Amino acid sequence: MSKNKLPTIKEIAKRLNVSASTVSRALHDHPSIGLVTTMRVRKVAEELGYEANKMAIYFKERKTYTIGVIIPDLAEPFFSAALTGVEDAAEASNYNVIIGQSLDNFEREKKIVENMKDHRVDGVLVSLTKDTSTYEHFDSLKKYNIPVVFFDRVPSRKDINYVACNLVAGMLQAVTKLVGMGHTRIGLINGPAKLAATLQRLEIYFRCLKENNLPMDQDIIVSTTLTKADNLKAINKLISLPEPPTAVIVFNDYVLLDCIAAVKAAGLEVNKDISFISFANLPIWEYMDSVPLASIEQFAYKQSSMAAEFLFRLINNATSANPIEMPLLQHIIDSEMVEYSRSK
Amino acid sequence: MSKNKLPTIKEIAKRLNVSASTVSRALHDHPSIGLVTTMRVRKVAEELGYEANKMAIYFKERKTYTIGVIIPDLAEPFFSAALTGVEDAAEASNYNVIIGQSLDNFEREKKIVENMKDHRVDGVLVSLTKDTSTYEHFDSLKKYNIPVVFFDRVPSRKDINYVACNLVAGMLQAVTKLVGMGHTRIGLINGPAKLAATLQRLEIYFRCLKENNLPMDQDIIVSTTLTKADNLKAINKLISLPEPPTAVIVFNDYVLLDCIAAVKAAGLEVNKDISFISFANLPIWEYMDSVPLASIEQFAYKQSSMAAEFLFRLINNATSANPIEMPLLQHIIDSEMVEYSRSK
DNA sequence: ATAGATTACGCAACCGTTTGCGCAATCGCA
DNA sequence: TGCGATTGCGCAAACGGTTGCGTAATCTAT
Repeated sequence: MSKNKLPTIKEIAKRLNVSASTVSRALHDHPSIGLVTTMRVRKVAEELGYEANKMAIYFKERKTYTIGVIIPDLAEPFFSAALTGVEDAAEASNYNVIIGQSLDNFEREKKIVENMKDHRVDGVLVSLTKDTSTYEHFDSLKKYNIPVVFFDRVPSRKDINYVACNLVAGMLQAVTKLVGMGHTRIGLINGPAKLAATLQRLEIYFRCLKENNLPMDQDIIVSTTLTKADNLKAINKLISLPEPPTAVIVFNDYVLLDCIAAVKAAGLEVNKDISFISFANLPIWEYMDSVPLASIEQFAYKQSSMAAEFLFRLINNATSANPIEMPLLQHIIDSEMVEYSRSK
Repeated sequence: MSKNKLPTIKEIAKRLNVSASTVSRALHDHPSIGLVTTMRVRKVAEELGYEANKMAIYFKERKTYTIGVIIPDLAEPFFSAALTGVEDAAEASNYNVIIGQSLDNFEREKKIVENMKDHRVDGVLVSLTKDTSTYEHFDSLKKYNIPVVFFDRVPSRKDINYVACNLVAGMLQAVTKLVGMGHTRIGLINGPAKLAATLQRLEIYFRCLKENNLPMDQDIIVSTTLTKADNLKAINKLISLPEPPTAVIVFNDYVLLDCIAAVKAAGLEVNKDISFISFANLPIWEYMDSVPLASIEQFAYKQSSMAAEFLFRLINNATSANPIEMPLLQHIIDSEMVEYSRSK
C-alpha cells in the first residue's frame, strides 16, 4: 500500500514506449514533439494523475524556493505581524517560508542560521536577538550565496541589506504633544544596551528634549532588561523620585504594561499623575482602560514585507543569467505617532 | 564571483584522484576505506570547507525533513503558541516547519494544502478554517503518502488523526463556580455554526446546566460570526433583555473583549452586574482591569506539540523499512479552568 | 606455492527531471 | 532524382550524493 510509487515521467515513458525526454517535452508543449505524441503523453499523464516532482526540479535548479525567517518571538504581536508580512510577500512570489524563533537567545540564532544554511534556503530574513553583537554566523551564508536582509532589529553595520524604522518622526510628534500639554519633566525607560534600538531611542530622546528646550536630567533616565521584575524596578525608581517625571517615554508596549500596573499599585492615576508614550502599538490598547497618550507605530508588516521584497530582488539577481553587483538595499521607514486619547 | 561553485564530493575526488564513492565513504568512516585515504579525504574536505548538500541527500531519500503547519491566523496568541509548540517538537526531531495562514478562508486553505503537497512536505498539521466542512483537499495528500494530523479545530470525522481539547472538564468547573456564587441565569454567546467547537460548546452548556439543575432558556443563547460588529450585537441583545443573564459564557476571549467594552458602554459593571467566562486564556488578561471570572485553558502549545509528535510517528512509520498499518492516533486533552478572581 | 580470505577501492545505478546534441525519416523543391 | 531543410524523437549528461557489487592487490595459512 505504501509502496504505491508515484507516477513519474519514466513511468509514462515506459507505457508509451517513448523516452523520458519526449514525455518531458510533451508536457511542456515543446514544438519539437509531434501533436499526436503530445496528446498521447498528456492522456496517460492525466490517467496516472501525474504531477511533476518539484523537489527534483528544484534540486536540478539548485534552488529550494524557500526562504527562512529568523525572529525573536512569535508571541509578540509585532513579530507575528512581521511574519505575516513575509508570508504574504513570499506567497506572491511563490516562495515558502520556514521559521526559526531565536527566543532572544544568541546561541539559538546561530543554530537556526546553520540549519537554514543546511536546508539551502534561497534567502534569509532576520530580526536580531537582543544579545546579538557579532555577525560572523551570517557571513557563512554569503559563502553559499544566500542573501540576507535584516529588518527592525538590524546590525550596527553599514555593509548590509536592511529595512528599519526611524523613530525620530513619531517620537518628535509625541514629545511635541507632551510639551504642548505642559509637560517639562519627561523621563525615559530604555531597553537593553546591546539593542541598536536602545541607543537610537536615547539619541532621539535627547534630540527631542533639545528641540523643545527642555533640561536633561540623568535621574529620570532608567533602563530595563525587559524582564517583568526589571520593568517594575525601573518604573518604581522613577515614581519614587523626590520629583518624579510627569510623563515617561517607555521602550515598548510590553514594558509599559508593567509600568501601568506599578503606577496603579502606587495609587497613581495614568494620564493624570503620570502620562506615557510607548513604542510598538499593541493591538490590545483598544480594549484597555489605561492607555498611553500615544504609541509610536513601527510598521511591522510594512518593514517585513519590504524586507522580503528586497530579498527576492537579491535572489532573482543571484540566480539570473548574468548577476550584477547589487548595490546594498537599504530602506528606512518613518515611524508615526498614534494617539490613544480617549474621553472616559 | 557568484559562479564560485560550492565544493562537492566530486571536486574532492578529482583532487585526490579517487572516486566519488571513496570520498563519500571516507567522510562516513566506512570501514572499507583505508586509514590513509580517509585522512587525506578529510583533510581536503576540511580545506575546501566541504559540507554535504542535504538537498541532494533528501532528494535521494525522497524526503524533505520539512512539515507544514496550516493555521487560521498567527495574530491570535492561541495559534502563535500552537506554532511554537510545533516548532519546538520539530526542532527536537530535526525537522523544519513551513507555515501557511488560511486566514479562516477555505479557498486559501485548499491552496496552501496544494502548495505543501507540491513542496513534498513529509507531513502536515492542520487547524481548520471556520468554514471548512469538506475534506477532499486533504485526501490528495494521502495519495502522496503525506500523513496529516489535525489539532484543536478538527474535522467532524472519525477516520483521522487528531489532538483536540475536551472543554467539558474546564467548563463544568466554571459553571459550578458560577452556580456556587449564586448565578442561576447563565447565558451563552456561541460561535459560527460550521465550527465543530460551536456545537461542542452548546452541548456542554446544556450538560452543565442540567447537572446543576438550571432551567434552559433559548433567549439567552445567541451566536456571533466573530466579527466585531456581530460580537457587539450578540452581547447587546443579551443585556437589553427584560431579564438579562447575570453571567455569560463567551465563545472565546476575543469575543469577550468586545463584550466587555459593550457592557461598560451600557453603564454596567463587569463581575458585578454581569460576569463572564470565556475560552482560550489570553495572556493579556493579567494586565486588564475588567476580566472574566475564569477562562477555559485549551492548551495550544500542548495540543500542537502532541499533534507534532503524532505526525512524526506517522512519518517514521511510513518511511521505515516495513511500515505497519498504523492505528489512528487520537488524543483528547482535558481543558482546565483558570480563575482570574482579583481583589480590586 | 597456491587456494582462500581480506583489504581497499572503483564502477555504475539510482533519485526525477531537463536539455543540448545527434540522427533517422520524411518533406520540399529544383 | 538527388540534396538540403524540416520534423520528431532518443541518447546521455547533469544536479550531488549513496550504495550494492565486482575486482585487483595483498595477506594468511597450509
